[in-house]
Amino acid sequence: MTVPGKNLESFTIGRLSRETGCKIPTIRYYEQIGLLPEPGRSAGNQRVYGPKHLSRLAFIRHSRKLGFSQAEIRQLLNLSDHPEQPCAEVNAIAQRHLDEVNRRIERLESLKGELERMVHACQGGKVGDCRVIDTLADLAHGQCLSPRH
Amino acid sequence: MTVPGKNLESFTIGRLSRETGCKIPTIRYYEQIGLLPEPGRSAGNQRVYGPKHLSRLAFIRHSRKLGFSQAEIRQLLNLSDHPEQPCAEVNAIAQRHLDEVNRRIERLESLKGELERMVHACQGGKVGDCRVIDTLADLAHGQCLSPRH
DNA sequence: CTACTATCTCTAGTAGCTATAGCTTCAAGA
DNA sequence: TCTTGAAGCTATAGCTACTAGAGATAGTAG
Repeated sequence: MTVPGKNLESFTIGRLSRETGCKIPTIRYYEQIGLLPEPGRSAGNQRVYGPKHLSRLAFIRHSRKLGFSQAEIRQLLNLSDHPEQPCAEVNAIAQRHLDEVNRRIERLESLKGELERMVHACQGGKVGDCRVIDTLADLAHGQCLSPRH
Repeated sequence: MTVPGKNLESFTIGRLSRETGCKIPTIRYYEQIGLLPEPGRSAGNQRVYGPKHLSRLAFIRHSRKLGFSQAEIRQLLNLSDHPEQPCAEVNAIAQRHLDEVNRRIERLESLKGELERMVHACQGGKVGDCRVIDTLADLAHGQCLSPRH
């Protein structure tokens, strides 16, 4: 039997923050946008969390660290709430994300190339002769990539 | 002699947009944040641009495509306005940016690794057994990288 | 009971734009 | 000259994913 009226595993937002490494305002923000369910409240109106909140927040944080967007995380959370369904969709989201990461890497590699050419071309004289400034000023040089990195 | 009262090379925001590939609201936005100087106005209050605006906007666009931030671009524009000064600072900005790009590539590569492991571990059953969901739910698995990509 | 810390709500700010509403101006054709 | 349609104007709000601050209240240790 557990102590009546008191949840064995319940804690404040501060402890949730410490355990997940997620800042307090961010936790409240996740609640606000509906990623985290609203927790119970103490008599004095303070949030009271349980283990389910902890694991859900952990899921969210890990997903964010892997670069999934809020929208993707919403889908993934939805799917993880329905363990009976086939996981093809989960995999599709992850695969799409992986593809996107690969595209970003490609873009950054080509960016890196252009930046290196630019930096190496500069001989360290006056700004007036600087190849970096020259290259940047060159509109026609614009077969470089889209602004998304 | 040029025609008095009429600039030989002056054009509207629409043409500036077409020539630089920069959208009209973006041009106005650059003006608002002080990256582009305020142009003259026609009798009917429409913006009138000249070649200097064109080259400055080209500079900005190219820099953005290379991933420089507004703050960096501001510095670069400042420097390019003073061609007598040594270009060490220009080079330093570019080099710092290149370093940052390299760091981003590293982070993305390691992200890619984790995503690939995750995707490959999934055998395509039910969500309940899905390794992708499992991996995401695992907080302790959190030696992965910072949320910045 | 008094400090002190933790938490509360609400608002506004960040970067780098993009979109919308409702208006005015300009250029070309009839 | 009139009309029509495209292009331009301002102002405001929205996007992502948070972060920071003000000012008030709650909880806790001594």
